[in-house]
Amino acid sequence: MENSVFEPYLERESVFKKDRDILRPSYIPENLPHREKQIDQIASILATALRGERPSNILIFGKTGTGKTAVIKYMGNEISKADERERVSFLYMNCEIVDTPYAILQNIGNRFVQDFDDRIPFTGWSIERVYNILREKIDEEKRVVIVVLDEIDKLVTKSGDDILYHLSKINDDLKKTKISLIGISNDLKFTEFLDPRVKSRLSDEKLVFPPYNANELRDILQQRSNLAFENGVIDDGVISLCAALAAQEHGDARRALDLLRVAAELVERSGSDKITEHHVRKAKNKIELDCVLEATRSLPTQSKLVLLGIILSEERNGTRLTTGDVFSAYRELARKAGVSNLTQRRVTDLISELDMLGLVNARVKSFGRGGRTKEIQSSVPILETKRVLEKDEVLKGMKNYHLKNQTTLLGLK
DNA sequence: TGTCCACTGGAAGGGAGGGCTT
DNA sequence: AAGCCCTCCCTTCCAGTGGACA
Repeated sequence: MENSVFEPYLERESVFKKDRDILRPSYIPENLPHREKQIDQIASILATALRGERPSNILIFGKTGTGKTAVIKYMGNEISKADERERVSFLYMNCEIVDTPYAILQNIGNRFVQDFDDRIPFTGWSIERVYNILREKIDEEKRVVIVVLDEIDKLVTKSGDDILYHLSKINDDLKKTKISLIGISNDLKFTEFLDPRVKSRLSDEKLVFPPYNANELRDILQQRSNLAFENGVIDDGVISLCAALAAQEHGDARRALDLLRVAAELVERSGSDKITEHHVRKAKNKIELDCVLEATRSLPTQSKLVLLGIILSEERNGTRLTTGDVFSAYRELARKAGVSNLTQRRVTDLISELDMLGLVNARVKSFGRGGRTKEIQSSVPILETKRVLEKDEVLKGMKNYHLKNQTTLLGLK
């Protein structure tokens, strides 16, 4: 073992005290600074559950990294601590992962199935059947069930509000048990897309989590870094810098913690023992690049072809592309790759998806007689993105490929 | 003022693929 | 095996449109 390749890394003293997970967004600390008010408010609503009554439904709004999920999970822990008679069930679900009506009902239902053989299969049944089993199982004992639907807006855009309609109405069908819903959303306007009945039932209580300011972020980082690091590992100013950078990004505490964690990991890898502002700046670049490249890597093949089409057209024509330009570039690439090519309608949707992921910018613009179309621009680092795209099995042959010549509407201007 | 371009983006529906039930 | 379910990805069809130009 003495010559193990891991040795220098194992022996090296870590800047982390024990657990680097403390700096991960999923870690729930014992207290959440600057969210006392929200916690108190939610506690006052949910206390009803401990008395065996149904609490009001709650809708929680706030941008990413404002502590919504952390607060709710914290409340879940607190409830199970206080719930001596075990009458309250707390279910947390992220609708980005559990993203279909079927999956949600199946998930809730299986929580109340004792026997493994009775479990609801992850597919195959009709929704109605899943709903009936769920209703039956959940009503076997008297209890209060709190169902948290995180990123509930994702659910509505994907599958509509039918499922929310049924869930919010389920109490009418229950005799012993009471269910209350907590919805968490990034998007303040998402209730506009809801059926008015669902909307009013869902939002008995509304809470908004404001973004953290730089001072608040500093407190959060200070608390976590005391837990995570040995004394004296952090240079003065590191925490303030992380806080300031994250405050610029609409007060995203997740971002602040990521900065600190990645900076620490960089330090650890380089073998030095002090985190400086320099490392934070390096961490910022690393995070941004990693984010983009990871999003690119995990794209389906057809989307990768569209993205590559955009990049290659830009190299040829400059940066102002229309849907038509992108589509013809895409078609050329798809043919070259030997992949079936999609219709323009579908490619439009893929472009919009790339726009939502932030990999490209697409704005609808009218060019008068030139027609009305999207103006598309990539917003990824060209070299690195190409390298990632070329790793895809199907896009392998696209290395150093240039599109055939072609004049375009905007390319001429 | 009206025309007309190059799309946009909604709606509906097909069909493949996961699976369960009988 | 046949018949059903749900979900995902995609096609087809099409009414609607912002604004430069005649």
